[in-house]
Amino acid sequence: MFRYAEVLIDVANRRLDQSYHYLIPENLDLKIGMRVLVTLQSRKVQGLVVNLTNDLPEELASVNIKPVLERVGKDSLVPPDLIELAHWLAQTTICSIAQSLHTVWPLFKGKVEEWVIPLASLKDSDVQTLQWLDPDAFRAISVLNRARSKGISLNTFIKRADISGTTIEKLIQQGWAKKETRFVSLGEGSVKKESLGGRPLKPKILTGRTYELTGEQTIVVNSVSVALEEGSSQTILLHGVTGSGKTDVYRELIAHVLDQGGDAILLVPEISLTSQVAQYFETQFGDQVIVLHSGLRPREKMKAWEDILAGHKRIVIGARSAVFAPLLNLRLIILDEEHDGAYKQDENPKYHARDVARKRMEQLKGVVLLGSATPSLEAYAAAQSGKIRLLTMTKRIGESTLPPVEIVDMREELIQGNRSMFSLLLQQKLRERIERGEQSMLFLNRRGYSTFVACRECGYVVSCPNCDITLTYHSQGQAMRCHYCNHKELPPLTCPKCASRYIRFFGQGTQRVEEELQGLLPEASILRLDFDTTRSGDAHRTILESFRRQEASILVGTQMMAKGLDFPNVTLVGVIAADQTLNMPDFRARERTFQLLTQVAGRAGRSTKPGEVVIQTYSPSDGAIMRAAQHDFLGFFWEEIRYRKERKYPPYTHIVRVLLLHEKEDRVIKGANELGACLIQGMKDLKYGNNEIDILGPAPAVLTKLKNQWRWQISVKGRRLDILRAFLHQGVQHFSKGPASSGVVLNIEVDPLSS
DNA sequence: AGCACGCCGACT
DNA sequence: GTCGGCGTGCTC
Repeated sequence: MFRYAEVLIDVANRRLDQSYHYLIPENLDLKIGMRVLVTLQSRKVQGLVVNLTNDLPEELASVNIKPVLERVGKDSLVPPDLIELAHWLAQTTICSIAQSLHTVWPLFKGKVEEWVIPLASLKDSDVQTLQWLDPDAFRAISVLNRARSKGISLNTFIKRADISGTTIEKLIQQGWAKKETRFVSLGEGSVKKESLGGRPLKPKILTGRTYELTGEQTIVVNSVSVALEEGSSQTILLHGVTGSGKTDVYRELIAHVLDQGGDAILLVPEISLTSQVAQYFETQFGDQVIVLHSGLRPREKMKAWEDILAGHKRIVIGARSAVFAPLLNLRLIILDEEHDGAYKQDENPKYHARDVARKRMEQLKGVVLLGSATPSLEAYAAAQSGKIRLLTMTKRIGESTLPPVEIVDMREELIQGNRSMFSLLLQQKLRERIERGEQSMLFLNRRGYSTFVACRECGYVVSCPNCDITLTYHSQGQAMRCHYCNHKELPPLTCPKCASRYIRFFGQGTQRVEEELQGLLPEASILRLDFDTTRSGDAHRTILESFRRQEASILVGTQMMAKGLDFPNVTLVGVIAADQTLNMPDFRARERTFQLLTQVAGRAGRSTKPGEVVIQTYSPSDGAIMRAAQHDFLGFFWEEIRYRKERKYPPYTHIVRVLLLHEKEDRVIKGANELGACLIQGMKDLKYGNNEIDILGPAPAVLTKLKNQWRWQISVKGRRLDILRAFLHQGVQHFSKGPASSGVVLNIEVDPLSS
């Protein structure tokens, strides 16, 4: 029996990120990993027991140590490796331990609530005799009486009886009821104890079909299998061209892991991809497969977690957050489309699923397999330098080959007098497909109808009142919308600035592509796949299924169309404007363009019919576009990596970005300048002076104003992440003590994907 | 984060 | 005279 419990506090503040000591009451048998309710100053908060001791550290000798109040939640214990993972996550992403715990262990959930408990129990007939009370008190007592001895939460009480807080105080004074603070645990106690830690399932692999692997696939499967059997932690990059059969490799490896008594996670970049992937794997492995992602309802998520903890599920398929799945004997984590930016969470903790996967497999001595046709520069450079292993698959399965790609120079089209958004070549090829009864996909990385609405007379551009961004016109609803805060307004009839009537819509979005295409090819049936058409429930799936059934000949869409789709009858893929991603103000713009073009092109000619790709661009000689057209990943990699090295960008350096936020522009600017000064001072203090740290900024963020907050940023760049973190930490501390910091919110991100 | 303590303005 | 504004400081 231990005297003290060390507890992590569920308060999202990094200044409270330490364990606090509490006395263990005699009747409480605490274990590491349990959730408890403790007192923090005058309030009650949730905590997690992370250690048990008999002695106090010296510095706490004069502190009044309070007792643990009670245990909360009857769910299973948080295993030590996941507690360690939570610490690691908080440290590497610079977030509070509380936020990190909620991410790593979603069952760590609940809130402190005020409850009202009736003291007198009355029969309904007794209540009727109280009609003479004032109406509020009468309603209150009726409701309270119905709640019986278990009581009612203060908020529900107020709502249900339609009373005010003072009425409740009166009731309490008169001895009708008492107040109590309770901790309400969400997802309480439905994991059956006896099933915990059990292994009821024998590995079951549905056989019935045997698969023939290609030579390349066999080599990959064998190499990874050997790595799995070695029992040492490893990361392997699988570079396989689109259509080379990576899914078959995943299936074989998962079967292998299951055979050895292990469990596996397969991650895909987006929630919308999980169901079709899961469907396939369910045909192979039956009900041992479970889908896990942030889009599940809380109930479903809890159930999924409980099934996994009980050992009923052995294969988790999901998006980013599924990397935390608490499989009992996790041996393999696969990240499909490893390069995809969706693997990075854009809210706290801003983790990258790839990093979490590597950390987990380091802890559990398992294998991380990164699969992609266009690996991230980070991953491929790591493979080149021998830090991780590289396996390649260069051939498409079966008869199909990579489609020939034609680049169309849109400047030439304009000179030829073609002012439409479709080049003559693309128009002609689209017509051919329709005649032959084949399908086409058209890709444009911007939704909406037009990108901006402007006055031709004075150049005024309509922008969002809350964000520093132009509004996009949507033909549905005929309104302009902000793609960041969803602000909506009608386009002006006359210019608000010069009153001219020459308001015009410029730029192009998927809606406009759809509309103009319909004008050009009246006989074609067109489907559109973007955020706007897939917003409601099942729309994403229904659109894709309809296209698969060949109910439409052309599918127009944004990048959600680029991922993992396999339509045998698609023989033409058109990219309307490759420049759109290329010209983003970001050092990763070229990498993203290459990846996107390759992925999009990979949608063509995936079965027996040969495919073709047309890329329209105003920069036809750009390396990223040309290499993508030639299916030349290596050429692109060596070109791009040289540029990154010269300019000291990742993967040669790490970047930590500080975003400063405030309602008032001058306050942010002042803050940003002050933080900049603190950092420069830190450099001069020489402790970090010789470590090649660059300070970038202060500068307005790419979106200077978002949701009514002004945003400035400072980034620091350097080879060693630990030194960068320490350097920044010191600078921020210094800054926080000064007056310019008050009210300014800091948002720190390690290795941001966009700068 | 959230809550107590503390020190100065406009009210019964 | 007091009620209450939110700056500052602490949490086992």
